Amino acid sequence: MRVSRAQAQANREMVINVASRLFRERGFDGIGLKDLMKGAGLTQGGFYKQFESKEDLAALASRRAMESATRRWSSAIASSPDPLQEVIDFYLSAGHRGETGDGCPLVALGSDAARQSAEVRRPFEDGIKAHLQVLEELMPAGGAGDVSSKAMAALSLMVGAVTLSRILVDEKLSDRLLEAAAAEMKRIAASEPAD
Amino acid sequence: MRVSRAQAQANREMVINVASRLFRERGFDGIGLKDLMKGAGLTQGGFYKQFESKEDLAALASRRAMESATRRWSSAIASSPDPLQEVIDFYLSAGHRGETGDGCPLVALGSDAARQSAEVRRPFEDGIKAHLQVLEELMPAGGAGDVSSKAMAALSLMVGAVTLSRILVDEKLSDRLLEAAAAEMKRIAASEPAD
DNA sequence: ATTATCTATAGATCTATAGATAATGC
DNA sequence: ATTATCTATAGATCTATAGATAATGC
Repeated sequence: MRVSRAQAQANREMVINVASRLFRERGFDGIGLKDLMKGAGLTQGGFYKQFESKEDLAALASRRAMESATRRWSSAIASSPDPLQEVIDFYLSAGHRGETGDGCPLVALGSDAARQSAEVRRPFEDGIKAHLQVLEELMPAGGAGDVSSKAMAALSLMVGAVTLSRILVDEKLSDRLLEAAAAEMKRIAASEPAD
Repeated sequence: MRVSRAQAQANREMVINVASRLFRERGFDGIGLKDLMKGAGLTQGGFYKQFESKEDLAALASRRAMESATRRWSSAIASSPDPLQEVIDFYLSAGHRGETGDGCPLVALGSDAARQSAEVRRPFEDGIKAHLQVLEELMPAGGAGDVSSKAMAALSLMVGAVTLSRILVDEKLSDRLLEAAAAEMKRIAASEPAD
């Protein structure tokens, strides 16, 4: 029954990874410890030897999800000649809209996160700050408004757009909303009216 | 024990109103039927004579919450010489950020709603469409982009901004984010860079 | 000997149903 | 007689804990 320390550590990491996906898919209250542990091939009883509480896991899984999302942004930017367009293309896409378990945690858990304790909200906050830093680098200095404000507006726009696009049953409207947000993103970055 | 038909109808409405608040405060999975009924001064047992299921109540309460939010927008607009500013002032405010139970359902339940069945998502969709119509009237025709796209971007921006502002533990950053979104709203409406 | 994970369980809560109660409405 | 609401309960699930088991690590 007992496994090596290395395996135990790997199991712990596995549980956090599984949780970061399942919490995004079903919400913090939508999945129980039994299913979270089962997702990692373990049973419920071992949970409290690895984690203090479900809330503790929620905080760890949220941090991991946000860090993964930030890495995704960074790598999208590093690999493209038009970094802003790259971010817009993957974030405001039908693919991301459908990808609830692996997509942006701010979209998958935004309203859930707002109801959590500071312990769980902090990882989201750190992730938001990291996202804003990435966005600031994509915003041209000078022009209208400071880059910090532009980044905050841009992140709000993108998170809001994908959230709304996931709620909509009307797929055409959902598509149009993502397109409208993409167009607006370019306007924010360009600091001038489109067309 | 039995009450008049009029009273029974009033009780039903009361449960829906209570639910529209409590779901927003705690999420669909964060409150049980017992507490929902208790909030209306009733007991759990009567629930299924009034509603088909918890999901049925979720749909009804979501519709009521969205309709109430739409009315709030309409009345803010009707009563002001600068309607857009009025919407920005109440929506992107610290007051609205703190008002989870009575504030915008798209913010309070956005990520929860995205995980619900079409039955529950539809009321949100109808509310989104109503909000977009109101916003379209506030967007000047001509200029950059069509009013429909501008309204979609504006709603996404506002919903995203208040959602993020509620997650943030850092209140100063939360305030600045709301301000940045307000500034961006004016740019969208004006169709030209600020400053 | 230590300990990672297991089975088992406590005690609370969840949605939903059954049947009793008592007031309405015919 | 009908019916809105009540108490009570079924059966499932939730978080958390207790103690057994068996493999690791000294």
